[in-house]
Amino acid sequence: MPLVNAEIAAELDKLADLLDIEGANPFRVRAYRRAARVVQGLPRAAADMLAAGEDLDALPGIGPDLAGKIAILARGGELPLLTELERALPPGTVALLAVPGLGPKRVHALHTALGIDSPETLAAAARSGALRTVPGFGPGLERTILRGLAEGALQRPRARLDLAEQVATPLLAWLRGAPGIGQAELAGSLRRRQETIGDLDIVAEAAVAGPVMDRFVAYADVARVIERGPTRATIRLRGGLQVDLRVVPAASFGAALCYFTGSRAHSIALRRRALARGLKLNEYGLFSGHRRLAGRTEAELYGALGLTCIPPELREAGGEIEAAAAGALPRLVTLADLRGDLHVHTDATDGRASLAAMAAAAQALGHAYIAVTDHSRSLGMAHGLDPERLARQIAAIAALNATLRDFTVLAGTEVDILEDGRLDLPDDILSRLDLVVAAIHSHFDLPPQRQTERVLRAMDNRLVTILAHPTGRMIGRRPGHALDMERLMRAARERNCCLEVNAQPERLDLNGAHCRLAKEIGVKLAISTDAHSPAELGWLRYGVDQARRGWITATEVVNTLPLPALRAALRRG
DNA sequence: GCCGTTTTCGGCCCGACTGTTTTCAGTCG
Repeated sequence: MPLVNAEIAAELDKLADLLDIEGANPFRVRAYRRAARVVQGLPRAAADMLAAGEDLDALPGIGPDLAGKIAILARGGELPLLTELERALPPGTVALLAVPGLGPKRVHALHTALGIDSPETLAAAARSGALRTVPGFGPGLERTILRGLAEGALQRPRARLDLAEQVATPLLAWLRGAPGIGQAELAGSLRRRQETIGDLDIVAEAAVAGPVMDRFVAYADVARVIERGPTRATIRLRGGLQVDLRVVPAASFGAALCYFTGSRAHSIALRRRALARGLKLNEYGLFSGHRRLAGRTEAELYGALGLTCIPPELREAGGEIEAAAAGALPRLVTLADLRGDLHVHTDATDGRASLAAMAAAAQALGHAYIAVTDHSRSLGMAHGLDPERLARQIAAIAALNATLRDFTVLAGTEVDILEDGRLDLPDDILSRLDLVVAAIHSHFDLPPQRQTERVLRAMDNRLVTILAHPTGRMIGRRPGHALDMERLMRAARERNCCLEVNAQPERLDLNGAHCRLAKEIGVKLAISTDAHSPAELGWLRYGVDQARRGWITATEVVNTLPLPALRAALRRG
């Protein structure tokens, strides 16, 4: 079986872990990890790139050796190096790296001294006291390890962005009440708006760190204080999320915020850039010798490195530093650029509010329009509309529009794409709508070619204006359909059909990487909430996040257009 | 293992905190 990018990345990470435990050159280990991140971040399948004759060793951090190994993995082949390493180190040893307090050196020591090769044998050795017989292991580490295992360190899932945000917001508000605190901001992957979050990072500014640290560990939701130094502390909240706080003086706030926002690869690239100019960059600032050149704000820091300030969403070492150096960063789309929402449900199907209530809520948010796109008849569970009920809804929308000022409800549908690619409603009713959103809600497991051709056939219908949640993935619940996204996007561009960036926090579909591919191919996007209630209309910003992560500008998003221009843009045929 | 406005060889980001030490290695981010 050929491997997809995420699987190739996982194999490279495993190689890095095994090499690390074995005691290989740390820079060699880093090269494997870096390559894993690069492959994971590719907008297209490595196998497809190879098939198209592209050279993988042109990618940053990938040379001839790694390009060869990636090619073998992409074909589904076996790596002799991996086989050899796994003979010496059972796969269970890699899992041990996730135990708090254990890194490659200690895992190596435990394997050598006690033959520990799995979480189970580790737990047994810790309980029996055998651990303490290994040099460097004492009662403190024994306690850390047992507690880590008991707290489920080995199976801690990443938190969805919106859920992490719900936890982070009140915590940050609490912290801002600390005496002597200046600025305080969320950093880390949450600030970069990654779709899932491993832990929370907070950076705060204070002349005296103590009172801020005190207030942090006194937060009511703290389950345990994991670490507590003079300027840095780590807590675990009762929900399981880990939170790191770092307190720095005002002159260092920008540098610390930048450093703790990451990504790690971005931070390393910045430090290399500083080194190349004979400067030193750390979380306290940019230094020439002992003289601080910048650090108070991020903009100052980037400026001193010869860069325009890079938005957090782009800080993934995906070409943003080169673009900033050339003054060529895109002007990313913002929430304020959006004038409406093109995928909204009502209680005519599975929504929870009336047509009028959804329209009023959208107008209150400042939108100029929404498209009501209720489900079609084959979605029985959602009480989907047949042509007659849809015709009645079209009339109801016209009647409502007659009562509205400075706001328009567009008549649409989220029509089901049937197994063979036909649409669930006939053209004569679809042609009476302002727009047609098409989506897959069944037969998720067709083979890739059939699934792709199914969607292509649906887009062949000139009445389809937007393809909704194109991959169908649900974060943490199911992967996307097997689809050739590049082929799908090229087809969408040829047909002038838009792809949706579905802003439901559980979907985020397209995600950032796919948005970037869409930009490269030249497909227009629609950022929509798929709201089923008035409150869910507020999800739009999660879609904006993903578009920004994909380098998308306002001109590439149709619902930044005023209504007349939008109508023109959605006209096909 | 990768890479080049010091370099095709010799570098490769850097600091806080913990635990086990008696001056520091390992982990973590």
